[in-house]
Amino acid sequence: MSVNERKKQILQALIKDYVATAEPVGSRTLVKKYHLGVSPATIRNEMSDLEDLGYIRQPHASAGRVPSDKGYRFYVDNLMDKEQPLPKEIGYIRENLKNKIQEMDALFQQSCQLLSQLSHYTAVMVKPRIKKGSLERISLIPVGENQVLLILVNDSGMLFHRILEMVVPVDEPRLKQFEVLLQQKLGGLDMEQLTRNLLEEISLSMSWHQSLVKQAVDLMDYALSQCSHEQMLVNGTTNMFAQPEFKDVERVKNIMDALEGEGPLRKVFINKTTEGTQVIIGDEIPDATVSCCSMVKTSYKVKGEAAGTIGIVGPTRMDYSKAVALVELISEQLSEMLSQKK
Amino acid sequence: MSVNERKKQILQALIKDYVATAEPVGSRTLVKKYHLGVSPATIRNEMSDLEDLGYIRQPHASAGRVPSDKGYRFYVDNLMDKEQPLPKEIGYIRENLKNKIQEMDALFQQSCQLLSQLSHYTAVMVKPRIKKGSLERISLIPVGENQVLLILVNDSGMLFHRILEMVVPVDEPRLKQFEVLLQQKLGGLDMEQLTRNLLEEISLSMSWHQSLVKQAVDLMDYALSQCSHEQMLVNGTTNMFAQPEFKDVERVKNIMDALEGEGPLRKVFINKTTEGTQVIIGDEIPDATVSCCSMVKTSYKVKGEAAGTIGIVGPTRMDYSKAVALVELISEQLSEMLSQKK
DNA sequence: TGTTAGCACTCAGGAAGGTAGAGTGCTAAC
DNA sequence: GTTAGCACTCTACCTTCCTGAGTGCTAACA
Repeated sequence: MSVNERKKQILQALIKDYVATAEPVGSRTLVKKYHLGVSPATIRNEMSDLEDLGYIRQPHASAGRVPSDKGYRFYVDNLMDKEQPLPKEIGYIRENLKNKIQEMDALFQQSCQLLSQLSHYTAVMVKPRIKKGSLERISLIPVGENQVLLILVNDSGMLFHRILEMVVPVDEPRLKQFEVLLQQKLGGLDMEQLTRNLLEEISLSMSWHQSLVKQAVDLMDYALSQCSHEQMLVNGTTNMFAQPEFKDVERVKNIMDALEGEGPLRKVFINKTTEGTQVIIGDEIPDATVSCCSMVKTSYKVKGEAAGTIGIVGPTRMDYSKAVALVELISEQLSEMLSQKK
Repeated sequence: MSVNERKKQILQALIKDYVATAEPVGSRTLVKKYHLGVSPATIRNEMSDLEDLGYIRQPHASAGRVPSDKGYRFYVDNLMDKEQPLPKEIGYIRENLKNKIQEMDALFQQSCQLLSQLSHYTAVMVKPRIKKGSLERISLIPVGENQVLLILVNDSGMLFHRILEMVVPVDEPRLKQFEVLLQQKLGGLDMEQLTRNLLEEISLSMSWHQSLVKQAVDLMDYALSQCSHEQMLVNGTTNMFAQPEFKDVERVKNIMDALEGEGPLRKVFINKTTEGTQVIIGDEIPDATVSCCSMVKTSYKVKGEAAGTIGIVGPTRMDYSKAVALVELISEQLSEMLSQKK
């Protein structure tokens, strides 16, 4: 049984209707709304075939049909009209990102917020990893009595900082001396190469008290391990509640939990994105606790190179066409702004 | 009609039962479970009085009684046994905060997380405002080509930082010069006094190109306005879903919205806390969209002075005794750690 | 061979009615 | 002031019935 043109047309119409109404779609409805030029009976025959093929299913015997995950997949891969101009959105996005260009972090936050606002789904953003690229600058700044602010900057201008607590006060000249030493030895190195061994080697040449050196190395090591963690922003979680499939509190809870901490949804976003935009539908998400849930993600770039990920989480009954268009649009705009800066 | 000892006993028992079961409590249940020494009929008479007084109410004619907001208020003010030792929790908290003492920000995050974990409600934490106290140190660090990292530290070691974007590159010596100048002129001043006027005055003595000076002042001004915004952490929102009164999605949405952005719940936390722990019950929260919702908050201290707020949001049917004990416990532990540091 | 009208069948969801159980308020007796 | 007893009320739950939507099948048609 082949998926002929009419079957495609029917599947497309069915998905369009179901996305809009969230109600199972019957043969009569399809004929009436979408001018298919044949009778409901014919549609029924075709729908029966589509069901055998696994693209749609019946919630119960006397109901209409709803798309299956496989149906959405077919739609996204073969039927979806990719292009959508979104001219109003472009202006709005540019306007709202331009405000924030003074401030890197606000730019990420704003991108994420815009995406959730415009899509009415939940937006997720993985910030660029500092560990990529080489160490351009390392600074140690005394703060208060026992605290030192450590700042690492890589060659794309990404920045990592931590306030570290020293067991005993360290005077400023010494700190400066340490900073210069670190800058000399570490500057220009690939961030991934900054290991404990290297730090210990350097610390040997220090004139400080031994215990202090040891702590400094410990702290640096700790800071370096910290900066390899991805930071993630999530925005618009309450948008979930507007979706009828998430009237069930348990389901929302599962998704929200999966977005927190070490949750599985988080992992999907953090995993290296393959080139281009990815759509992950329903059970394609490798986690049993989240259901009825799809994701659209893409990577944004700094100077042409993938820096981080941005995307949305919504119900499988998602307007994929619009979702993809929006995610790509915001990713492009963000990439442009980020690349302008340098 | 006075609230005699027996009425108090009954109200206390009723609240205890309702908090545990979330079901309206009848007279027979009270007698059976709480050994009140009188018959259900007597309890009924007393309950009728309590209802007239507004402390309890009936959801419908043939149901038991539930506490009203006024009832909870009376309970919190007069009946609640304040003391709870929580020895297990103390150890757990200390252990988990100690890990994070190296890192200010992690300490706040961890406090908030511990509070939501242990209370099973939603925890909220307002970070200390840097604007309190005087400016101890100001640093300008070049980052990438056109970016400058601005760091302000106040005399309690609180830190504020922003990456600022310059329209044209600024060379390091100039930046250093500007930094020294700012440190000289501004160091030791009360943070609240740092106004645009002051900045402009200082900038007059700068040897830079005029437009660059103007931008520097703009950026500083912007940064200063930013650092007067309170930062707030929210943790454990999904704990809401476990409460039967929040089976209604709409209600959870309202609360979560009220905790975001400029939401009214946020405002309650940010408002200056009066001395000690505050319990805000149901309609005492000045916002109509959140219902069935109470808050417990207190301030934590740095060197004896109130620095920020920490607390929880939960249903009015909250275990107030435990909530207050936990909030105070964590606030104390956090205060201790923060004060140790300096 | 593909399409269609007609028809019997199925099932969810809502309305109506009936029952059990929990809990009250009232009254009269202690 | 306290209590037992009783009539009353109301919700929650179950059952039954009905309607409407939608299907699958069959036979006729082009």
